[in-house]
Amino acid sequence: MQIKYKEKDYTCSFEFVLDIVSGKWKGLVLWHLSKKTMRYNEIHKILGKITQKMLTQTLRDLEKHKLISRKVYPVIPPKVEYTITKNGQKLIPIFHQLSKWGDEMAEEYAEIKK
Amino acid sequence: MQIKYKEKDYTCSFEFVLDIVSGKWKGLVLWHLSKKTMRYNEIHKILGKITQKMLTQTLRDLEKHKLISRKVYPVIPPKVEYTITKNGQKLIPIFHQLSKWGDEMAEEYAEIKK
DNA sequence: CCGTATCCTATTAGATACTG
DNA sequence: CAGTATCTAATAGGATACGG
Repeated sequence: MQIKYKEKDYTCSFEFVLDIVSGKWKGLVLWHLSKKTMRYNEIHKILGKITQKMLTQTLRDLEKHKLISRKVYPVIPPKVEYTITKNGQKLIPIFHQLSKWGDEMAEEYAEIKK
Repeated sequence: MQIKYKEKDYTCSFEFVLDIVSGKWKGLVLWHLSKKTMRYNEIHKILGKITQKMLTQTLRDLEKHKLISRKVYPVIPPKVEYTITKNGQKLIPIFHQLSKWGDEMAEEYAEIKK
C-alpha cells in the first residue's frame, strides 16, 4: 500500500511506521507517556541526557503523527502536559513484544549486564 | 536491563531493537528474506533503488546481529545466498503487527494512495 | 556475480545561549 | 516553565569507479 503523509511518500506501511518511531528518543518518550501524562520538565528529567532541542523536536514529531497530544494551560509560569493518544497506546503492546525479543537476543549473545 | 553488544551500550532492550532494525533498508530486506532465501542480485533487483554499498552494508549488519546467515558457494561466477535465521523469523510477526498499525493510521489520515 | 574503495551530500543530534 | 535560535559534530546514505 502506497502512503503519502505530510509531503512524504512511503512504499509500504512498515516504512511509514519506522519513520514514526525511529530516532534516538521517540520510542522512549512514547514508552514513558504510556504510563502517565507528563509535563515537559518531567519528561526532560526522566530521560536525563536529552537536550531541550531534541526533546521539543521529538514531542513535535510525535504530535504531528497524532501519537501524543499537547495541552497548554494559560498560566504563569507556563504548564504544558503531554498525553499519549489512543493510536499511540496501541503501539505499546507491540513495543513490549519487541523489547521481549530484544531481551531474548541479548541473552543469546551473553554479553549482558543486568 | 543494560545491554552491551559489539562495543555499543544500550539502556534498554527496546533501544537495542531499534538499532537492529532501523535504517532505510534493514526491515525491508528482512521482510523479503522471510519469504525465501535469496541471492545478492535477487535482493538488489527486488529493492530497486538501493545502491550496492548500502545493500552490502545492510546485509553485513543483519548478519552481525544474527538475523540472517550468509552462505558462499565456491563457484565461478560467485554465488552467495542469504537466509533469515530463527531469531530473524521471530521478528516477522511483530513487523506484520506494526504494518497493520501503520495501515490503520494511514486510513485515519485519509491521505492514502492505494 | 558479488562485492570494495573513495569521495561527497544530507540528515540527525548535540552544545550553548537566550526569551516570553 | 517551556521553550527558540544558532552553530557545530556525528552519522547515514548516495554516486561513481574499480577488483577477484
